[in-house]
Amino acid sequence: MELRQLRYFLEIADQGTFSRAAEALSITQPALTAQIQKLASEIGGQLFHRTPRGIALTDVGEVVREQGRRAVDAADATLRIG
Amino acid sequence: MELRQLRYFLEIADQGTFSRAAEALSITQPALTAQIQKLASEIGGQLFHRTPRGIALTDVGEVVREQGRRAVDAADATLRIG
DNA sequence: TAAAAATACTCCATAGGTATTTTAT
DNA sequence: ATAAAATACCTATGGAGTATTTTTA
Repeated sequence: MELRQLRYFLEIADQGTFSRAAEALSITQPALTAQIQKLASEIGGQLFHRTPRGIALTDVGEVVREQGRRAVDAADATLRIG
Repeated sequence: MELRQLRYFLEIADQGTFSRAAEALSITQPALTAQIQKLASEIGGQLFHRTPRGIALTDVGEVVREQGRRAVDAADATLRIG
């Protein structure tokens, strides 16, 4: 697992669609899909389920959102040390 | 900044030398040096200084060790959700 | 049925390896 | 003097792009 994947995941959770998150992150939707598939595979559970107008978080996804936010915040705090 | 770099940094801090950390991480010493140089560059300060038998943490390095540990622990907790 | 995600590739940036030089006491 | 880190260069893995197909209510 890498911070990039957690940052991407959190953006999708915020935006509600992969397409909008990809735009906000300045990457393409397939590149974003690939990273999230790796993340879901490492965690060992689906993070989203598809809806006709985007995605919704699974129960696992909701917990990953909370805990992943802690990891990203701690990393950002580390960056601010220097 | 990526978790890989924080994990590498923490291993060096534990082992006391790049060489031993590289062995523990199953990568080469130059590959490890390269990642730590990127991390130090992003944080904007030196993390170690050289000694005749390895390295020692700078003051910045000590703080990065504490805060970086929090980020890695939070990431590991995220992995355990699934 | 239409907007959004998933696939199937291709490319290139960068993580990692090998060989060697430099450093610090 | 010597063990360990830094540098220089090369290789290869995987992150990201383009084009297209599939999915879901």
